[in-house]
Amino acid sequence: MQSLRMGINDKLYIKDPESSSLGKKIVEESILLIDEMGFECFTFKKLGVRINSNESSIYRYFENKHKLLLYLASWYWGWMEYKMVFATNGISDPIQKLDKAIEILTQSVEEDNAFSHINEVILNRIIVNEYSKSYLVKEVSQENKEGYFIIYKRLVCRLSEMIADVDPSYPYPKSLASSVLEGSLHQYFLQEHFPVLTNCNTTVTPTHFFKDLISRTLNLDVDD
Amino acid sequence: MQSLRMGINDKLYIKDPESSSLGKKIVEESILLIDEMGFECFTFKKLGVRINSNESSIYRYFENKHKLLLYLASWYWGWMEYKMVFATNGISDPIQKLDKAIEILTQSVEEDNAFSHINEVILNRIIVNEYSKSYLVKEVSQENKEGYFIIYKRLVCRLSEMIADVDPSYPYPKSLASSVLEGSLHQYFLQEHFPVLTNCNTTVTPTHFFKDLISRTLNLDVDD
DNA sequence: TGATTATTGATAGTATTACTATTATTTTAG
DNA sequence: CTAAAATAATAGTAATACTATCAATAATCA
Repeated sequence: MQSLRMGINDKLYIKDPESSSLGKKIVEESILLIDEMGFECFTFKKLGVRINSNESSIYRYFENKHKLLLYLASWYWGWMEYKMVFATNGISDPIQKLDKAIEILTQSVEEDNAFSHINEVILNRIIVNEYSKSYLVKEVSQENKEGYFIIYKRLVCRLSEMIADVDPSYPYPKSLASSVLEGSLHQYFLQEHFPVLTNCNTTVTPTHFFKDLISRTLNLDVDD
Repeated sequence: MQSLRMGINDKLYIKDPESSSLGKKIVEESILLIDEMGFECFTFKKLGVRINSNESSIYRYFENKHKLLLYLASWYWGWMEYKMVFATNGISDPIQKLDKAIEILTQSVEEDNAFSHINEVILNRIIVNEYSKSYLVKEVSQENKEGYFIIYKRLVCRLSEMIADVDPSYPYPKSLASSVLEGSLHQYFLQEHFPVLTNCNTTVTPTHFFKDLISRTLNLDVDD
């Protein structure tokens, strides 16, 4: 259940970071360092100092920090997809299935001990704060063609299908699905930095908001 | 109806760009150049070459390109706020008022000849592609305290109030308002770069999606 | 074990970025 | 017409984002 199982595009790295302990350390500590200083300030040189390794060694794993971010994002969304598929697998009722999917995708992240070198809680924070930067670039269409975003796209499409299964007549399943995923990150960001722009807080979570939104939008009368 | 009327925070610039022709040129051409090369590649040096002026002269107007982006964003949201307030001013029915507001805020942007040196269509593209980068930074809380985001926050709050006016019992007016504004930018982005993740296209617009979403969420039975 | 190969580290170097400082020149306003 | 303000030109610095080369280790397998 490593990068291959996740299906991370192998053009995102030069040498698979899962293939060595240095590689894993790069991934592990880059997550901490990006979280600490923000993606703009983060450099391979600083990461090298942090892990007592050399800048040039890190460049042998990743072309640049942008590719590293894409790699981390793919890992994150692959992990989310896995969790969602796992949790919804046995559910036959489309409404309950969708409800569970929304829950998994919007709830706050807890640590998963299956991946020792990746701190999922901190990685989630990075995704909230930095994910948009991975696609809001001039080269996005080319990078999309290269397949750098397949995992995320597949996840949105899965959610979109679940929405369509609940209400085949609803005309915007894809837009609703992409809004939930993107909007969930945004609500967490607002909760942290612009509390005046959200109703979410420690008791009312983004999950409540989005479950309610889906329920109203698809005219379900399920209370959670 | 210039920067002062917009209420752009004067800490965003060193010298008001509206106060001179060089300043206006900086704003005018920075919009074009950021659109052409993306915010990452954009530099004051390149802008200087473009406008046949000097890098150091540009630094006398803006501390750095981040502040310039915040300035452009404030201008944009101030302009949107003005359009929204103007368009909804005479409407007494809360449902129609909200409907009109959503329309203004989510529809595709057309040129406004009132501001000769600002191309609103291109500025809108910049907002779609770059706005997130203005707040997804480590310093966001400090910058928020400095008031760099007031215009945007005021706009979200206005929308939130309109939502609450329509349905005072709806528990998430702020989250819904912020979702519409942020989500609208996102849907336009997807339409352009990830069409598989949205139902929006040239005939079905984000406005349709969001009007429908609001209508379902607040249980209105108004057809547009 | 010892030799080969792969990996990592150390050092150096380049072009660009993101500025700051200084001085010269031009424009504008009184 | 002069003084002051604005702009331009030039230079310089530290950091970034790399690339290249070579030395030192570590892993491997004959």
